Amino acid sequence: MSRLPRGNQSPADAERIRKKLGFEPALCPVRDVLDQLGDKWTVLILTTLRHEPRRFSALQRAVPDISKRMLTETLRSLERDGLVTRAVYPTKPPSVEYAISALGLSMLAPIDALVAWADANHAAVNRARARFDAEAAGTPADLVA
Amino acid sequence: MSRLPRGNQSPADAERIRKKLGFEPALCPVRDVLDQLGDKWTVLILTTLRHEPRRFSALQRAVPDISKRMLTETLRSLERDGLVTRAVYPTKPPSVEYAISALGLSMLAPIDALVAWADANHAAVNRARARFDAEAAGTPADLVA
DNA sequence: CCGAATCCAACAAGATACTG
DNA sequence: CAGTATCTTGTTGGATTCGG
Repeated sequence: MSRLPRGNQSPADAERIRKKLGFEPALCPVRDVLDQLGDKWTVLILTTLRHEPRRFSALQRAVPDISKRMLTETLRSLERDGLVTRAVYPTKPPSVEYAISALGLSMLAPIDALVAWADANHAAVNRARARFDAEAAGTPADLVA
Repeated sequence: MSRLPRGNQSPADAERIRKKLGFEPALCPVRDVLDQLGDKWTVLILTTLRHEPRRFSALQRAVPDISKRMLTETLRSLERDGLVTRAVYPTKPPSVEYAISALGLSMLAPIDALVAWADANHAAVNRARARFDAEAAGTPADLVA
């Protein structure tokens, strides 16, 4: 994602804030990993690799709606971060196997918690959305319940 | 985010997959909440509201580098999903107070787990990245260690 | 003080076609 | 099989300006 945004503050403000926090907010390592999760495919790939390694095309079949381009890109990013390992077997038609690393496996624990929350609460979220949208549309407060 | 991507499969493939899974993959509710976390500011706002409600400008001061536009937009989205509540006090200069809801609070638990993981492992991720980048640049395998 | 509205640059990501 | 390369689009989000 974007690097070094400054919001709508003056450079002087930014300087003061940097002094106070001890680091540039935009470079926060926590934001960094959170960004990865927003990458739309990382979680899906990681969970797919949880139990067994997979070849490139096996992954593509497993994920349904990913394009070859995004699959390659996501895998590269995961490999770069040490969450996934890549092994090339120079067989006749060459095959490449991707596997989750120990680090990736450890990341799956908190991810699972999040997925569990999503699974348990998406109905509540959808209800809240329906209420909000109805009110915005003009429905005073009834007809929704 | 985008709705209804189809990857690089034929419509027939998509149809077959939909039948097999029982739902359109792109509409998966879990993907939906994961997308929210990728929104770059949602987690930050949510954690800022964890202990006490805040006014709009207090939030802007608390987050450092968010723009007014993104703060408004993120808060609207969180309110819509029922994670945050919005209360308007029609005082002389009107003040608006944002507070985290019970649902939002419950979501903070898995988020905390993820943040803890990030905090504990970002050093390892950075090492992996350095190794990967060095190898890609041409450094055979040494000089990194 | 709390936004809404508009404009615009940067980027993410899909479609398509080609390679070893 | 496992990618690359190129093109194009939609979305994100900062800057700026205006309003109640």
